[in-house]
Amino acid sequence: MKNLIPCRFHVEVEAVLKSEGLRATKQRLDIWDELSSTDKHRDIETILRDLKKNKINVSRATLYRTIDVFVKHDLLTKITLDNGRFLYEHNKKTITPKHDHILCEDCGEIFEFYDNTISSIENRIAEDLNIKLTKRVHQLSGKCIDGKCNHSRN
Amino acid sequence: MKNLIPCRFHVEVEAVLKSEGLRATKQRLDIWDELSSTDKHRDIETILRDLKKNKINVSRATLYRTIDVFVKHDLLTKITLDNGRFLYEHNKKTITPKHDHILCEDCGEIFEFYDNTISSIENRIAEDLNIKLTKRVHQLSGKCIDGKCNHSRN
DNA sequence: CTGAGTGCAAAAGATTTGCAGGCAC
DNA sequence: GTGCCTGCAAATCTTTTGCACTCAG
Repeated sequence: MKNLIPCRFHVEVEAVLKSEGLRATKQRLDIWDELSSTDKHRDIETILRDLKKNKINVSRATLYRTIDVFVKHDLLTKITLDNGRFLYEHNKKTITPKHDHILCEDCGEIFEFYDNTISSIENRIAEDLNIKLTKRVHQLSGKCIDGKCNHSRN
Repeated sequence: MKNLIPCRFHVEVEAVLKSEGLRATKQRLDIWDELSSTDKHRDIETILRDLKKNKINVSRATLYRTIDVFVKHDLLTKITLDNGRFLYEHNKKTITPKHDHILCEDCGEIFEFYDNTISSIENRIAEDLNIKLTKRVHQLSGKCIDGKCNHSRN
């Protein structure tokens, strides 16, 4: 019976998909449920593992294709790490709409930051070149000072 | 006879390699010549193509390994694009020592920028988290306003 | 001479794609 | 019913690695 009641994530994403002329398949809804169930930043492999853990079976190909769809329609943000790998995070309203990331290399924790001044400097730089910004990447990473990492509270 | 006279790039990189206890092999010197011959930002494939064009034969494996060495010893900067691919640029003194990039999606031109204010904001953010920055990525890209791109002067 | 470095080919990863079948609408 | 979407397996693309050979020091 439970399965007949669309959860609120389903309703949300269904609306977006439909408005884009895309089909609200079981796989897309399931994947969205998984993606939006946490604010963690995950790679494809981890998302697939988490899906399996919750007994949701989608093929790797479908996951790649679905994630592309979500990114394209702005339901998901793709984060490029400096090793060339990608992480994804959902764009639900609980999340700061626009932010950058700073990674602690000691504990792996990813923090989010946003700074208005940086944005306006970026805009000025782009404007000087007659460019209208469409994409931006801004990520920091580093190690804890004194080697003492108190980020994850274990 | 020409080959017996080391060019100035050779001398430069030889010194660095030796000081790091690494061997100054023909391949490394040749690759460095190619890398330092232009201020363009190139990917591995392009560098390999350019090497072949100049009749320098090194294996793809050696190119990857050599580039790693140069990056590790700060002769080369590795730039991560938001599609996860990498570009490389040499760190000769003709180049602004530390800078970020903004890409014009219309003409493919990559411009460099540096802003002190951004740096200090980054440092403040890191400090607040007890983090000492070791890596940073900051890249912008966009399209020309009005669709009129005058960057490359063709 | 000796082992760091190279070339080759095979392996490893990550992502994409062709195609036959399934299901959303 | 129609064709968009999925699953599978194969293909692709980039990068790494094992090993025998080479050459810089």
